[in-house]
Amino acid sequence: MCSTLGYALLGLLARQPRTGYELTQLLRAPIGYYWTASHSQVYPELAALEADKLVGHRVIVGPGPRDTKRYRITAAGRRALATWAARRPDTTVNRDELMLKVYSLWTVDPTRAREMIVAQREADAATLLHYQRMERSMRQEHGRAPADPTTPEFSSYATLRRGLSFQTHVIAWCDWLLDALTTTPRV
Amino acid sequence: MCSTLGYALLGLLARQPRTGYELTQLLRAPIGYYWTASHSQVYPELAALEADKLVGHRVIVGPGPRDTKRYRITAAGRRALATWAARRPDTTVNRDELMLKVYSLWTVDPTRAREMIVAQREADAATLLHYQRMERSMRQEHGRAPADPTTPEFSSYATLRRGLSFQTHVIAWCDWLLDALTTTPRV
DNA sequence: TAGCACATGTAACTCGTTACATGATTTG
DNA sequence: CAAATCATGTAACGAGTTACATGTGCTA
Repeated sequence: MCSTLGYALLGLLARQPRTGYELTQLLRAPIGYYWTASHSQVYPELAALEADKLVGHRVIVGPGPRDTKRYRITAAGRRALATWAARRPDTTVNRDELMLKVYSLWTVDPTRAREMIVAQREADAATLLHYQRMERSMRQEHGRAPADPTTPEFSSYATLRRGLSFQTHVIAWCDWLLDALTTTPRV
Repeated sequence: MCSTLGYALLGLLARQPRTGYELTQLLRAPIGYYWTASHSQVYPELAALEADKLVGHRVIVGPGPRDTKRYRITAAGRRALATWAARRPDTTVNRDELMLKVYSLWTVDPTRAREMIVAQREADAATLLHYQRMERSMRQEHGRAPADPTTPEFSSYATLRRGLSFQTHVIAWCDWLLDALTTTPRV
């Protein structure tokens, strides 16, 4: 019915009405952890969603320099979102540039390869720390982990759990690789 | 110096000379697990690599219906590849449609949501099984796991380990989510 | 007074996919 | 003899990024 970006925007608008500017920011974080878009893509997509009657907008003559459009999801938009969310994505195309580099890492001097992987591990550790802080603040707000799967909080928590698991395993893999690069059998 | 696809092709050609057709097939598997391209992208990219003197080709007048071009990496190509492989990718853009769907899974009836995640889990389990078979056959060929990081076999093994770890954790996350969707507090 | 946050839009370009186009050899 | 495999290329289109364009109000 609409593009993936369209569903990303509907997913945000299902939680609360937003302006194009706000949506653009949310597409950096937290949505940006698994889907990104720049504002030059957001504004045309909102127009397309509106043409399909999946969202509507009201002009807010706020204090800003220009009029702001506050978008709101329609009943049809909500139905389209739920239908899309309930259908498993067809085999995702994995694009992992790091793996592509590792596939050719044998052409690199092991010492330099180690440096690269160490830097990668550090970046992943920083991301993990960030996710852990997010989890702590989420638990503090709620007292415990969100458990009702019909609330937006539960969905957010589920994606966060995935991020935590992902970063943890990537770091473990980096450690294995670093070990293999260090205890190399070259004499 | 060239596009990511260019480095993917150089990575394959660094292991052995190939025709455009063969490269296209390898971009489905095993490279396709983390980078894909169709033949309509491969042939122009090979021409671009040749214009940059990173690869060269010889025409093989084989038994086929038309002449085959066998591409071979040049010394400059090998240097470009090693330089690229040793540099950590700048923060990868993660596009994970499943996570985008989970972010809006709260709008879906938990029973249907469960069905979706069960199907996803099954697909991931099948992929894991496939990776496990690949690992077994790799160990059989070598007697043990490849340990010399200056061999293509080691690089291949490292990416395989990543795939195994990734699938294992994704399945565990699916199980956690399925449990949360089942023991829902709605009375 | 310089720069940033707010706020929206268009244009040019790259990357990637699907469809169009051709045609011989092998296999069921 | 029909279909798959081998083998290479172009065209049209969609998705996504960077750069271009405009302009106010607040803060350091």
